[in-house]
Amino acid sequence: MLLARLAQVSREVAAISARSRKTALLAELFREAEAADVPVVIPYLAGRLPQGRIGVGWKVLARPVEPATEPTLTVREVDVRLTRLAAVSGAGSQAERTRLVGELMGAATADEQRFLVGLLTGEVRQGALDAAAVEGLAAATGAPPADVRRAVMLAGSLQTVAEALLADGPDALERFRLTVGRPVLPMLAHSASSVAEAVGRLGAAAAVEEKLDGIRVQVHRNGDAVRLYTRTLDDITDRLPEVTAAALALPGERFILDGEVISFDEGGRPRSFQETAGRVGSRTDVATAARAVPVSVVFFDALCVDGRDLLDLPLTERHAELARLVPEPARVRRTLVRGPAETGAAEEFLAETLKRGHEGVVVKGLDAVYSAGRRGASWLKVKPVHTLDLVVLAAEWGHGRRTGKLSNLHLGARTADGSFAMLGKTFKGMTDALLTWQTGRLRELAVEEHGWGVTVRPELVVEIAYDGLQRSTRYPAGVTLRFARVLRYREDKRPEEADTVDALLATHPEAAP
DNA sequence: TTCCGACAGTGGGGTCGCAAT
DNA sequence: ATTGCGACCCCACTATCGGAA
Repeated sequence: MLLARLAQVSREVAAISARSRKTALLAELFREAEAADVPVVIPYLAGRLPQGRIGVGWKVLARPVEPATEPTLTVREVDVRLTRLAAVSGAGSQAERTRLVGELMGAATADEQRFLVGLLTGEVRQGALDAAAVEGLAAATGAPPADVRRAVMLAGSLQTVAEALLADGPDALERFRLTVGRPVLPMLAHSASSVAEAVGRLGAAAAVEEKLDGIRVQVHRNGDAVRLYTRTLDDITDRLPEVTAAALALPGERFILDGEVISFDEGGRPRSFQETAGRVGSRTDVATAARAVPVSVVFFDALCVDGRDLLDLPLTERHAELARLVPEPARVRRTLVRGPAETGAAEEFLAETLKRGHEGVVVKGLDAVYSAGRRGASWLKVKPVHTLDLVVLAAEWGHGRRTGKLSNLHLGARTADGSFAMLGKTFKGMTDALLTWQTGRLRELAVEEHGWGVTVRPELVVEIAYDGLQRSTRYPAGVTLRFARVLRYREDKRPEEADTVDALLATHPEAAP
């Protein structure tokens, strides 16, 4: 199959909005593909490379290459070239990668170049990724979509399921069962603005669990063999010997547990997310990193115990299995509420959790099964939200559906001398109407136009929600906002009334530089 | 030889609009 | 009405390469 055909379908998929039509177009393409093309065509149309990221980013792709006039590249040839690219390493590798990318782009037509750039940067922007590819695959093979989705979650890989399905038909799906040693996409949580809202939305008995601000980890143990996986199923076993040891110390031989890796200081208080994440990210000298920032694992769910698949059991039963296996300190603290009438107890638990230095709570329906790979409606996280009145210093032009709109705002707080110190940026929380309004307003205030956007007179006050402060080497105050988003503009406020850096630092003494 | 800047890839994420249910 | 998905982009951190000191 020619790459040109994929590029064409991707363009068509992007141009229509009906999801059913997107699925139909993908299904048609999957049916056309020869067996040998499938391991490439499926991931490409889901917007990812079979090789994963291969060390090619915007910088290398920014060099313009004269496109070919006729499409000649086949998807398999592209795959071979990218495999070769992924293998390049060591001295001179950057130049070699650039050369190989240039060669590939030179063999591609303009349309194919656009598709390849999207694929290599992970930004295909066709409004259809994994979920659409799963639906398309189901439609192409006649397998029930729900079964295909489940197999993908259990295999942790769309590609594997696609190959089996196209080779052996719908019966192949039965092969994908929960297996110790093979990672499963983890269940994720939605947000709620308060404990009362969360408990109310569940409307039934719920567990309220502490939410630790660390790195999600899935722990597999089969006898003496332990493997650790991240949220995206990367194998991080070698980086976390403490977690492996903890798993081996448990009184079970074959299990899969879900938990959080986090570092506690000598006093038992959680270290900042930055410290934990830095430790988990350290690969080259694990022993030194482990001495400086030792980590613990705290479990909150059991997917498999004694080789028994627990995914379809209610949380109550999974937790009973977890409690049987994992002693108290290595299990998240939790409390139970029987329903909305007991919201008070949940609020009290949240307050205690925050006092211990944790991030918030997750409220979970006790009857809910483990929805692997989904953002289940039965897990609701609740974190305290802070707000600030900040001043817009500049704004950047948006992309995609925000093309032509000033989107990403540069946010400043007042300093002692009356100037403004930038604290970070945000593009979140804006409706289309707000984008339109702020584009007009900011152009009125513009003092300088740049390729990337405009700088403005610091006059417009905006109310910003954020989750906390992080240390920063990038911004002048030495801190930046975590997860900043727009709540509303405060045209009733003058910039002199905006919040100050000093007040902000006083509110978060633990993050102050 | 050592240092440092640039780039890539990882982790953490909230909110909106739209299609489908 | 509600749910699921994709798009919109942020932050810090580590690893690596390649050129400067």
